Amino acid sequence: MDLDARTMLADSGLRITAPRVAVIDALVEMPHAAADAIFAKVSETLPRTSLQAVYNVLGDLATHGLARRIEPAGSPALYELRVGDNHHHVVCTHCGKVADVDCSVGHAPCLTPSETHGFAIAEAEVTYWGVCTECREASVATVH
Amino acid sequence: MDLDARTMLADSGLRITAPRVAVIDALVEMPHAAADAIFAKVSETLPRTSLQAVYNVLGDLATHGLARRIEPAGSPALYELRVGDNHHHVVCTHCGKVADVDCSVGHAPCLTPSETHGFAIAEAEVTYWGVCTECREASVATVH
DNA sequence: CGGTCTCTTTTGAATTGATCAAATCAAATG
DNA sequence: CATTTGATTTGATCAATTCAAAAGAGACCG
Repeated sequence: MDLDARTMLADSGLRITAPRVAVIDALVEMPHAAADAIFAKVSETLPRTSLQAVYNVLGDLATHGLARRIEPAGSPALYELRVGDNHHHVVCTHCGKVADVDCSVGHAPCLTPSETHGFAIAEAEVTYWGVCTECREASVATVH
Repeated sequence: MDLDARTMLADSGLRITAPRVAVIDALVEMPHAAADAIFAKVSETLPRTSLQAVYNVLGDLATHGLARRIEPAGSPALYELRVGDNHHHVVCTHCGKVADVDCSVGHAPCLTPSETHGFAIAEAEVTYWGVCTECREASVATVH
């Protein structure tokens, strides 16, 4: 996958516009960002961009398979450019930070449920919940 | 776990009130329900109950470990009474219906990520996405 | 190179899901 | 039965997101 915004857009038949390029660039810097964080980042370089445009762009990117939208419980939707490889996420229960977790191929069978209740399963989404290094160190420092 | 509302509440040191009993009873009938669905059901038997009370009760139940809150992407929060066993869920991408999926114990290791990025993992949450029987049959009927 | 068409962005409002806060009310204890 | 503490109601507020119409700008064509 190419990370050049213009190439990505062109390859998907999307018009190359300043807001779209800026949103993609923001996602390169912030790999798991919510719409308002992206809006803030985009506003730095493109102050006339509306929040609405950011929502539009993110929706378009997701629709065209250029971005993936994840919605961890208790968090606004997050977007990432890493698509097409069924990877998962670790979310910090303290600060909400998200990191990628590769799908261990050898273990794929584990993600097939035993009893499917008649559902035709298309994919399994795994979210790991834990505490990130920074938050763990911070809480240790507080306790002692 | 006892499914008698009064016993559940008493065992958790919560006051036994009509709204609480009604919400628990609604959850027994609708094992994966959103706040407004529960509100509708509760309203049938206890019309003077406010939506706010339903939110309060659900929050209390969750806080005291009597209910579990799940938030599938694209869905409002759902509540279930089945707690304490780390089970997962299948969600229908068409109608949103949710069913339980037992955590296959023998496969537990699969849910340990290879690279944790320094996170102290506390739990893994798995959501299966697929199409339920009814929706699959409905779409087949439409196509032909 | 400029016109045209279509898509994109802006602007502004509306919606949904959920939470906050104060006043009223009711369950449990003695 | 009175008291106290906790629950519910009422009404406002918020955050995240979407909808819709008008204005604007890419991209292709002649």
